[in-house]
Amino acid sequence: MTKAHPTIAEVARRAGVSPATVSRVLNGTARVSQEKVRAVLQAVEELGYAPSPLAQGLATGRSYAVGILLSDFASPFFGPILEALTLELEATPYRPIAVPGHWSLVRELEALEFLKAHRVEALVLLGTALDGEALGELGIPVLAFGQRVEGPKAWSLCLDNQKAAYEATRYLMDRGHTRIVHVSSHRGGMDVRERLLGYRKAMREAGLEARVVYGDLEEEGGYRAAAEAFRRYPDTTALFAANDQTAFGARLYLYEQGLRVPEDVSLVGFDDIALSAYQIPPLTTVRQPIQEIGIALGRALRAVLAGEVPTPPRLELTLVERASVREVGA
Amino acid sequence: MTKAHPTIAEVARRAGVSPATVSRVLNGTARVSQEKVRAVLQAVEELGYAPSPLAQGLATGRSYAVGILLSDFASPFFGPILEALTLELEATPYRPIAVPGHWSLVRELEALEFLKAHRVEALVLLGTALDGEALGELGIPVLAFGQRVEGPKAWSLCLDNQKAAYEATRYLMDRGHTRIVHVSSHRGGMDVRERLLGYRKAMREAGLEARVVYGDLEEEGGYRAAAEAFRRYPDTTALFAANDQTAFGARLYLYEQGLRVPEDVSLVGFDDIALSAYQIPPLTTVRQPIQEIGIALGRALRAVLAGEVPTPPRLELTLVERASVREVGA
DNA sequence: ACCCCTCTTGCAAGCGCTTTCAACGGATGC
DNA sequence: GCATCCGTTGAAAGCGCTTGCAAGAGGGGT
Repeated sequence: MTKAHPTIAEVARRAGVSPATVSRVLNGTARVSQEKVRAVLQAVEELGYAPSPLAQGLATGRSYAVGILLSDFASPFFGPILEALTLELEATPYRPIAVPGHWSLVRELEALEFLKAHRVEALVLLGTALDGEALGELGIPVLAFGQRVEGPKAWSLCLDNQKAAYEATRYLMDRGHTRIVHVSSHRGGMDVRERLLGYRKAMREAGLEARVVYGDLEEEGGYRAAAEAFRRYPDTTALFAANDQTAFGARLYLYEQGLRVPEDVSLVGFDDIALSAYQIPPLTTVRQPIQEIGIALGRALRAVLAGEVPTPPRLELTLVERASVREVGA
Repeated sequence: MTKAHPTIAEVARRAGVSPATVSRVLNGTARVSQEKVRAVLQAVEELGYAPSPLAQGLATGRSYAVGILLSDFASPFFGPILEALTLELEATPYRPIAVPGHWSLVRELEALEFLKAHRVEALVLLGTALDGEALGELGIPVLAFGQRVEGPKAWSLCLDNQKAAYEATRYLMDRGHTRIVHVSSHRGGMDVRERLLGYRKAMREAGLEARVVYGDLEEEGGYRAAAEAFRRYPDTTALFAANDQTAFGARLYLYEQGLRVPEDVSLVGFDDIALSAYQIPPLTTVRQPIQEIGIALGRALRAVLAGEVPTPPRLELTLVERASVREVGA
């Protein structure tokens, strides 16, 4: 029965050396004779010793922790990004500590305090509502996706949502659709607003009426928004949703109304979350390269922590054509 | 411009008291005169002081951290459980520190080491492959969902998967189905195996042939498993999937084969993840009360940490009837 | 035989906090 | 007026670790 948490002193005693030597062996911070190295390693092994990150952090002033603040663990979009990001961090000495803001600004601020207290060395923001205000005096690098952050140590991974939304709208128009509703949301960050802008631009250029309804970026809101869309614009032939979850909700509404997709109504989403390819019919949507985003964030994090300036990855939003859009009678 | 991280000593100096007094004020561990309290509070405010959890942890020997080991941040099943769990912990002094095992045993063991090193005061296992072996000497309470853990400080939240699977199978049989395939998986824990058992039992009792194929608990595997199912058993009229993601994958296969759900093939899932209600047709599935599970785990955690024995919550697996099953010709 | 270097090692301070213990001041009781 | 007691407070030790510094041990050169 080994003791729960042996200390460096016990290891030292057992190996017949000083704690300093143990530390040096474990961290490789100085030359130590062969025999002592062996003795220390053996003692470590026998005792099942693991240094306390708390004590190490205190002594070195470094935490090797990076904070990841995200909206919600349950999100099918941010969840996978987080997964890819943590995987990417695996091979580094840095450990992610992920905290959800639960879609609430005060919670996000609390979470921020928490991370600050834990002396994270960098911060990653995934779709939070935090802005420069709260982040100003942080003094650590801040990376963000899906929102813009500013400051000397800030770096945002921004894809061109407006362009992608513009193209998605054009895609529908090119297939003969003119009565296109966009399901946007007041929730969410800049990216959602940019999608709305892209949609508006495409409609304006084509001389078409912009028809916008609002959901909450989740299925339920998509359902309600679709209902509203058809109440206000009964002749609608296509729905362009600000994200896939919204599209799923809308899809259900259409199903319940006996409207077929794509025969009666075409549907385009945004994000291409894992399940979109498995919808019936498979959802045509703007693909955000989720895994690549996570990886890019991980790489950027490493670069930033190494004092470098991350090179912006070349990531594109691309429309993936599946089966939820049809050409309307010419 | 405030300093990044003022220490208790600076607060003390500014307030004209000793560090000990600051500590006492902040923790309420002893009586302190009104005026000093005020002075301390003001200094704290002005400096933006926040105690370092590292130092506190070192000094008190407590971390107030609980480890949550889960398979995957991207999981639409465990993600929401984690979300509910962290939300439930919000009001407590305890902070969750969630680490993914990425479906790999070695990673899970690494993650376990990490949590151990961080001196978590309790551990929650969400669908990991860890067993008593690795957990034996931990010395802290271990809670689990979806797997059984043993030991004096262990507590598992287990729902009766076998019974639920039995009933789901019966549900199909009651609607005239006799050629029912179960899509199980070698991946995953005890709960998946119990579902298989429940299915087998129902089939055996009815004198029907057990038809089992295997996926990976994700969509892709469900797709492939469905293909295999129809290759081996072309006359199948119903699919019972070990989880919803598997059902989604199978659903896509059916769609591509021109098999209608539920007209040609009935489909039943397991879990009732958020998106199941939004499938086309809405998926009939065995509901795991995801949110309640998260909450129950949170409560149990609090109980365990308070030295009590958690009362097992009354949680049931219930079949939710939606639209993916039909009655076959009598 | 002596001196100087280099390599290895231990000592001790210090990271930021808590907590025990003792001391202090004033109020009380005689 | 003196002993006593209580409530407040600060000094100091200690949590487990790292690291600058200096000492000791050899080894080689002269």
